[in-house]
Amino acid sequence: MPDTTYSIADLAREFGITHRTIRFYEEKGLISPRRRGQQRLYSPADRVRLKLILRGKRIGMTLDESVEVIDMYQPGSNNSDQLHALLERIGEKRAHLLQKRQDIDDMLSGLDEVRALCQQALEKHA
Amino acid sequence: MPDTTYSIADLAREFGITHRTIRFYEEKGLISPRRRGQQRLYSPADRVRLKLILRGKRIGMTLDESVEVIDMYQPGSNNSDQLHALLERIGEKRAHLLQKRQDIDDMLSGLDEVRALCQQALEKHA
DNA sequence: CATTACGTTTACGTAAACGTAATTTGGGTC
DNA sequence: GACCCAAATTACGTTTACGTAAACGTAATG
Repeated sequence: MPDTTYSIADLAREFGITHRTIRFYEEKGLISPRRRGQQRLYSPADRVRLKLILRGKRIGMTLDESVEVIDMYQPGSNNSDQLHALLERIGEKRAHLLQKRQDIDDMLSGLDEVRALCQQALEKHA
Repeated sequence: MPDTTYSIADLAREFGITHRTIRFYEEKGLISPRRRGQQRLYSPADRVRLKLILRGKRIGMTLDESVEVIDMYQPGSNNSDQLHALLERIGEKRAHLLQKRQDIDDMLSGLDEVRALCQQALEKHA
């Protein structure tokens, strides 16, 4: 199965988003599908980009922020200075992500406490 | 030190946000500080609410979503049906949070891979 | 060949979350 | 009493991320 392509409907269905959303991402330059005439043809690589964008969104990143992270995945330079700069930015992202994970864990503990209280109250009432 | 209160400037400074933001949250009903004449006086409880709202924001929740979670922390009902409903909603929130944490972990692994590649490239070049 | 399904462009609209003046008010201070 | 500072109110503006028609093209289908 070489040269797999997806229609806009395929991706919209798979990720639970609208056509409009996908076209909007293209308008912003986040995705650049090929064309067959007017129609958009999405490659597996396009699909992955979309998936990564949506992943970023779920954890509260802006679209631009997601792109920034995605772009880190293709070093695209052997220059020592560039590599150091990249390592720097990776470090910052890492810190932010660890903060977010901490926030999530805190919120989860809070919810677990409430859950325990609820269950106690229910047992006592039973 | 009883009856600690905070001015709007205190909270803005502590959390790195503007006065406008805090007033906006009040306008939306997220916080309801006492007043001394015109001035707002924030209680420790108000401060905690604000802190929780900002925590929610960091992990990509809307303000309304954050409030929804915060409101879960005060059961405020012994009714069995209400408790079951609450447990239900807690379960959903938990699932979403676990998804987010997974997203974060995935992104972290990706960044770590890139980081390793960068360091290899630097060593080889050295 | 008319219909249906799927896709396209164009363009104005909208909700969320504040930003940014402009002006005003209420104590302290010299 | 003039001055200043922090806080308040009012109100229009802005960015992000799409929603929502309207109007049209293309291709398969009955």
